[in-house]
Amino acid sequence: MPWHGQGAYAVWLSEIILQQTRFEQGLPYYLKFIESFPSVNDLANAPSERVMQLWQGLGYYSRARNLHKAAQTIRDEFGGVFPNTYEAILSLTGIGPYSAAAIASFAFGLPHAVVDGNVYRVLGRIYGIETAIDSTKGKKEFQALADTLLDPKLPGDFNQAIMNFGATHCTPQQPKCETCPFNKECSAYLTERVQTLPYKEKKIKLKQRFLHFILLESDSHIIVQERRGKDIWQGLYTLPMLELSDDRLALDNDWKGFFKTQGWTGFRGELALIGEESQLLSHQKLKMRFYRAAMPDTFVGQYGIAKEQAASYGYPKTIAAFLQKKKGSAS
DNA sequence: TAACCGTGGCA
DNA sequence: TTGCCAAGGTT
Repeated sequence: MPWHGQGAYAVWLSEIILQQTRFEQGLPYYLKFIESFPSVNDLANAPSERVMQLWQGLGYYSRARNLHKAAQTIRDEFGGVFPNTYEAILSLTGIGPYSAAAIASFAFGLPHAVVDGNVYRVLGRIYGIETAIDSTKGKKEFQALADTLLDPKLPGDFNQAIMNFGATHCTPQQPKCETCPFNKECSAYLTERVQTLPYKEKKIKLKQRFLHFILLESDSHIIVQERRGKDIWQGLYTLPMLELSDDRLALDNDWKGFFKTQGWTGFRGELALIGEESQLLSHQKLKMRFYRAAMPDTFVGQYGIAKEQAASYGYPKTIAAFLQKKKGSAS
């Protein structure tokens, strides 16, 4: 790394730039900054417009503002010398526990263990830790474990090594367990929990959708529609579907508008709610309601297909179950 | 504690 | 193409 052995200022700069940022993406920015501001005082004395301009395109712009502010704090309160204790480093704006430990260990050889996303993953898997990493309890537990494991003689090397291992070997997806030096003792590997560890408390936010299906049928015919486009169930068939943005019943007016979009005219029948189902998909929570109406005679030839033919199509699980149940109750 | 902050690589 | 998510920290 170009900041290796270049002092605390260079290490700090690199850590802030690389927060939540890939090395390849951050590297050009580090080079620009270290060239434009060779010392912390150069950075502190620079106009904020210049700092923001150099940061442009890197994202998370509060990092640049905090960086500039911290440089001025170092100039004004630390005599222009980068602080050399963990607590003092941590007190600077924009520096949290991770960055403070990284700078303390890399620049000053202080025994503070870093805990970043890589460390959570490596330790969580090897030790089989189920505690959620986004909980207060989990953060304490992982920090304590990392502090215990840290080699106090070579804290910088230890920290760099564990992060590197996480980034290149114990990766989030498709980790190289077959060639992993820990695969004889890794709890997650031995118990097939590699995919589920480390565990996060916050569940993926499921998008809630409200889908309404209408069973338009005569004795012999029914209307089904193929799913097209990028949405769920592509290529499968469903009953004609109306989606609403909130949790309420579809009213006559909703269906009227829907029929219009379908180009269906002449419908006069009564609509009745005949069923409700919920289904959980990987990223969607579906609330499905089923309605029924008699198919107008004019629809049969135009839009309907024979029920025998409809039986040969593929349907989403819940739709198929509904149709099966309906068929059973009718006969 | 939870929401928010930006961008680019990748499956 | 869309959504995940990557060397976190602040409010």
